[in-house]
Amino acid sequence: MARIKTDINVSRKEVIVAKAAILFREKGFKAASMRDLAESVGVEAASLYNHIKSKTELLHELCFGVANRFMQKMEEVEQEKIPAVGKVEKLLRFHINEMVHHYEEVYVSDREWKHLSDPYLSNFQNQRRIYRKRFAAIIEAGIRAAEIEPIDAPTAVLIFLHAISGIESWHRSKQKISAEELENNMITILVDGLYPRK
Amino acid sequence: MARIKTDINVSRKEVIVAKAAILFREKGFKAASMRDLAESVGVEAASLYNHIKSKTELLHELCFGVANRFMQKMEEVEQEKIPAVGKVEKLLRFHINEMVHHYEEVYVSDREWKHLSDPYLSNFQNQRRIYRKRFAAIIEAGIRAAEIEPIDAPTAVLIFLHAISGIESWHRSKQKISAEELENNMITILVDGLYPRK
DNA sequence: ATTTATCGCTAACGTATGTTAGTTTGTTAT
DNA sequence: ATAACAAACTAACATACGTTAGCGATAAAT
Repeated sequence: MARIKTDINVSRKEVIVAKAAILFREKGFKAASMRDLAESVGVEAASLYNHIKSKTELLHELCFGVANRFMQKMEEVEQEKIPAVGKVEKLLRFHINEMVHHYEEVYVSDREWKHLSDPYLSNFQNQRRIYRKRFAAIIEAGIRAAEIEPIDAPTAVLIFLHAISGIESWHRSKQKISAEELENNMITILVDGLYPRK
Repeated sequence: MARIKTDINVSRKEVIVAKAAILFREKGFKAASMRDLAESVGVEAASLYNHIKSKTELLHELCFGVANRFMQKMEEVEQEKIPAVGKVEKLLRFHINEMVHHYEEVYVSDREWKHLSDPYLSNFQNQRRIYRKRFAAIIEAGIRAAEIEPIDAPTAVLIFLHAISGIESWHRSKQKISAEELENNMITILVDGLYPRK
């Protein structure tokens, strides 16, 4: 009988969640079936329910896993005593790294959260809104301190976050530049526009 | 008996496609059912098939409608005799305007094209790849002419296109700045990073 | 007014999906 | 060796979906 292989300290549920991330990214949450997932795990569909409560639970797990990591980083960066541009750069580098190294989860969390259902949905949307507000606050502080060109902070945040989600295309592209090159290029393009001109 | 209302010069099919765009954006292609669509059109699900061949045809219609508009604009801009930065700015403004004024279609085309099936899928992916190549070529020409800071052009394109798709968040946000403000803010942030420093 | 084509309706089919129930197999602890 | 538990299996259910067939109603053309 086929058993889900687990390394030590990795629960079977975690294996399933990880495979779900890959599948949800490939096909989208709705289009990915539990039978697909079962196959990719190497087991029958019904067997999955020995480890998880529902398909939606997998999405919760993924979305809030990612959201929590980002919130924690925000907390950390806010408390550093460095100029605003430095904080922005740290956050951006974190985003880029997450997108490069935890591609599947971050991507799914970003594009499929709509399929969460209340109360998780509202909860997630809230966290997202708050995160962006705090990001914008950092930029606004930088503007007040004349470290940053006067721009509309919410618009800047929106640009940054979505620009980074473009790393999806990088993952798919054939002739990839290296991850470090990518990171530095992105930082150059995004951050250099922030400094005051002249 | 309920009839689909049409203004003059607007076919019933076009009405359906337009409603489909709204629905596909809200729920995603897979999650939006033909019965949902029928309701939003004010008719029974089966009746839709007097005007369309399949659900997927609606997606074709939307994706290639958008893709063609972008390709045409690219053609137009390429042939202008202006500096590269000007071309980039024109393309970006076009993108922004499309995203602001034809939100639903552009959004759906951008996020749901994965659900196209061959040969449409490959076709669409090709067009997309080519579009980006040509965009990158404009930037590279600008770099060679020393009009643009030396950056990785494909990365820049990727950032631009995804940054603009962030207008989605603007549409959803409560306290919107005006469309013109948004456009100018985005151009400032994105284009000003392009000019050579010092 | 009568014909013709267009459009919408009801009913239904076949398939795919998430999930449950009940059972069997394999692993772990006594 | 055996009891107890975990994890897999088979079978099935209820539902939702895209789509087709066939018929009635409405509008357009003669």
